[in-house]
Amino acid sequence: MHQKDRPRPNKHQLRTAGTRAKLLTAASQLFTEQGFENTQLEEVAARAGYTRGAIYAHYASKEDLFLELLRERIDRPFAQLRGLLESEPSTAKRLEKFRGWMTHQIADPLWPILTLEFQLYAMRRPSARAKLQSMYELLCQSNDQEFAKLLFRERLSKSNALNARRRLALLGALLSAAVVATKFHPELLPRKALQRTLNEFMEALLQI
Amino acid sequence: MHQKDRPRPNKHQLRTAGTRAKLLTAASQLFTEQGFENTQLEEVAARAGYTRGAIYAHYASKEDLFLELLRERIDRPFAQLRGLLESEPSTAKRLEKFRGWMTHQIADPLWPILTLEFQLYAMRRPSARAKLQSMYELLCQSNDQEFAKLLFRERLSKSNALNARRRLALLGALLSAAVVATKFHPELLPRKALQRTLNEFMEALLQI
Amino acid sequence: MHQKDRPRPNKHQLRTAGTRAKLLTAASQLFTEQGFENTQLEEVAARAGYTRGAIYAHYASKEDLFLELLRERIDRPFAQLRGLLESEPSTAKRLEKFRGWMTHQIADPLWPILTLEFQLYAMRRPSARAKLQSMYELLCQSNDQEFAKLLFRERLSKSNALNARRRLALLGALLSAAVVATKFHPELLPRKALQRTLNEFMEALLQI
Amino acid sequence: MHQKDRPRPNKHQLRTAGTRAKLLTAASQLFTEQGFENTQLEEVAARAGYTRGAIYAHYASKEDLFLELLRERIDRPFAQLRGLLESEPSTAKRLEKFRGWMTHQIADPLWPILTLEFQLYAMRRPSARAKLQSMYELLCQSNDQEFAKLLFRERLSKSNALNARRRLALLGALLSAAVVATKFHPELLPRKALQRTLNEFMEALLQI
DNA sequence: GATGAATGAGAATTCATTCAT
DNA sequence: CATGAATGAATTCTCATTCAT
Repeated sequence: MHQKDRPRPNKHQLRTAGTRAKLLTAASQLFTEQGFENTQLEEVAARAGYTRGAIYAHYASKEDLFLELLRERIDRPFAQLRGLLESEPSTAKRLEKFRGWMTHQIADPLWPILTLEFQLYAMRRPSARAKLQSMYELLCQSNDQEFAKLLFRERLSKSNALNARRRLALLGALLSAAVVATKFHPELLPRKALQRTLNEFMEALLQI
Repeated sequence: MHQKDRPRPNKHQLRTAGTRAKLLTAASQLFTEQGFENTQLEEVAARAGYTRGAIYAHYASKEDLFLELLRERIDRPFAQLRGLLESEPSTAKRLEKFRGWMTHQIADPLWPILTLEFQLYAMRRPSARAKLQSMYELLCQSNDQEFAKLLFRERLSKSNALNARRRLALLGALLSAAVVATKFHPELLPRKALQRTLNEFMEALLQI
Repeated sequence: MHQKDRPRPNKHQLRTAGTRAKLLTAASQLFTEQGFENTQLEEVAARAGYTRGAIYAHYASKEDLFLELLRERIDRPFAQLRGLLESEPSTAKRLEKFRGWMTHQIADPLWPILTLEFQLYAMRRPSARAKLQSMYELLCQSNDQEFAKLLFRERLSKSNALNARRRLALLGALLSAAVVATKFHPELLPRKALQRTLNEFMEALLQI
Repeated sequence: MHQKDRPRPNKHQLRTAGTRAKLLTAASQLFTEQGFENTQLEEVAARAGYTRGAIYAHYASKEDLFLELLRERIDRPFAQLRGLLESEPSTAKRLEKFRGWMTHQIADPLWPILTLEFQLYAMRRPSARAKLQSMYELLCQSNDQEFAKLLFRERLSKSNALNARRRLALLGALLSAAVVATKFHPELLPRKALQRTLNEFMEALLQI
C-alpha cells in the first residue's frame, strides 16, 4: 500500500509476465529443434498452451519474438557462468569449471543452437542486419568482456585481452558447430567422445 | 527406333552438363549466401541464366537440387586437399599445408557453410533425415577415412584412428563456426586475426 | 484459462458454420458446372465471398473440400425423397412421385453431376481410391438400402432386394448420363422430351 | 508405277501413319483410364514409345489430339455394329445382337468412357463448346440416324424416328454411366450382374 | 520426324499477419 | 488478454507448349 516506488506487479502484470515466459520458452525450444524459419508461430503458441493471436498480443512479429527471446534470455548463460566462477579464486580451477560447463551444454544445447541460428539469420537478412548486430553488441559485448576478465583474471593483460575475447568467441562458435555435428553423425561423435575431445581442445586453447 | 539405348547425340549431353553445372554453381552460391530455406528457386535459375522450369527439367525438387549439389561436388574439397598433400613427404609440412588450406577457406567459405546448412537441414527434417544421413555417409565416410590417412600417415595407428577422425570432424565444425563468427563480428574477428587464431587452434588440435 | 474445453462463444460457431455453408454451396455449384479438376479454389472462394485462404482455414485441401461436400450433403437428396415418399401408402404412387422427383433433377442437376464427378475422381486416383470408397460406403450404403425399402415396401422380398438396389444404382447412373446428354445435345434431347423418355425408362426399370 | 491416281503411300507416309496410330491408341487408353485432364502428354508419348515432341509433330495441342482421336475413331463402333447387324434380317435378332454388343462394351469400355469424357469436356469449355458440338454432329449425326434405321428398319416410322434416336442416345449415356458405376461399386454391380440388369433395361427400352 | 531442353502461365498450398469479438 | 476467422503475399511444383538440333 505504501510501496509506490517499488511498483508491485498487479494481477494483470503477473499474468502478462507468465504468458510471455511461456511463449518465450516454447519459442526457444522450437527454434532450437526446428530452426527459426522452419517453425510456425502456431506451433509456438500451441506448445505454450495458447493460440497464434496470443503471440501478437505480446510481440510485434515473428522476428520480434526471436529478438525478444534473445534480449530477455541471452544473459542467462552468462549469469550461470558468473555464479559458477566468481567465487573460485584459482584460475586453473575456474578454467576447469568453465570447460565442464561448456561440455555440459552439449547435452541440452539450447544456447549454442539459438546463437548459431541468430548469427545465420543476421548474416542473411541485409535489411535486418544492422539492427541485429547493434542489438547483439548491446546485449553481449559487455557480457563478453566482463566474462573474459572474470575467467582469466590476473592472466588477462592489456596485450592479450583482445586475443582472449577472440578465443572465447571462436570457442562459442565451435560449441555450436560441434553440437550440430554430433546430431548429424551420432556414431562418429557420440556425446561422451565429443565432450572428451572438446575438453582436450579447450585445454589447449585456453592457455593464454 | 526411339533411340533410348543409342547414346544421345553429344550435343545434348554437353548442353545438359553445362546447364546442370551452371545451376549447381548458382545454387551453391545462393544457398551459401542466403541459406537453403531463404533462397527461392527463381533466384537460382535467374543467376544461372535460366527460368524456374529449367531446374525442374533437371532436378525433381528443391531438396533434390540441394542433394545433387552435394552429391556431385562434395568431393571437390577432398580432391583439392589430396592434390595438395599427397606429394608432400613430411608430415609436419602436410599439416602446415592443411592448416593453410583451412584458413584459406574463410575467404570464400562455400563448403564450410554448405556443410553446416546441410547438417542443419538434415537434423530438422525427420522425413528426410535417414535419406540424407545415408547419402552423406556414402559420400563422405570413405573420403574422411582416406583423408585422415593421407594427412597423418605414419602417425596414424589403429589406436588413434578414430580419434583422428573425430578431431578432423570437429575441425570441420570449427571452420564452419569460424566463418559464421567472422561474418557476424567482423570487428572482433577480422579475417587476418581469425586466420591466426584458427591456426593456433589447429596447431593444438592436430597433435595426435 | 485457455478455453479449449469451455464451449466456444456461440458467435464464432455461427460464423464458422455460415462460412462453411457458403463455401460448400459455392463448391457444389462450381464443381458441378466446371468439374472438380477444372475449378480453381480461388473461384470457389470468390463465389462464396471470400479469398482462397478462407478455404484452407476450414478444409485441408481441395480434395478434402470435395469430400466434406459429399460428407455433409450427400444425404440431402435422400432426406428429400424420404420426406416425399414416407407418408404415401400406395406403392404405385410412391413410384410415380419418385419418377417425378428424378425427372425434376434434370433442371438443376447438382447431385447427378457431383456423384458422377466423385465416381470418376475415385476411379482415377489410385492414391485416394480406398479412402473414397470406404467413405462413400459409410455415407451411402445405409441410405441406399433404407431407400429401397421405403420405395418398394411390400414388393421388396429377400430374393429381389439385391436386384432392387442394383436397379436403383443403375437409375442413378442413368440420371447422371441423361443430364450430360441433354447438356450435350440440347436439340436432340430438349428437357421436356428427355423427361418424357426418362419416365418411360423408369417405368420399365422400376418393375420389380 | 502406273498408279498415280491411287496414291500409294510412300515410306514417309507409312511411318507417319504408324506413329499417329500408336499415339492415338495410347491416348485413347490413357484418356479412358485417367481422364483427359489427369493425363499428361508425356505419358501418352511414353506409352506409344516416343517422347512429348512426337505428339506436337502430329497434333497442334492436347485438345487437338483428343479431337483427332474422336474424329479418326468415333466411327469404329458404328462400323462394328454395322458389320454385325446389316446382314441380319430379323429385327428381333438385330435387337438382341445389339444388346449383346452393348453389354459386351462393359468389359473393355473404351468408347463409353471416352464419349462421356468428351461430353463433359465439351459441356465445360464454353470457348471450345461450339466447335466441339459441331464437330460431334458432323461425325455422329449421320451415324446416329443411319444406325437407328439399320437397327429398327421397318419398325421405324416417321412418327417414332426422333423417339428412337432419343432412346439410343440415352442408352449410350446409360452405358457410360453404368461403366463408371461398376468401377466404383464393384461389389454391388459385378460385371455379370450389371450386364444382366442392363440387358433387362434394354429389352424394355428398345420396344418402339 | 523426333528429341529433349527450356519456357512460363497457372494452381495448390503455406503461413505471417490483421482484426472483430 | 486471447481467440480464431480471414487475408494475401510468397513459393513450390506441374505441365502444355516451343524450339534448336
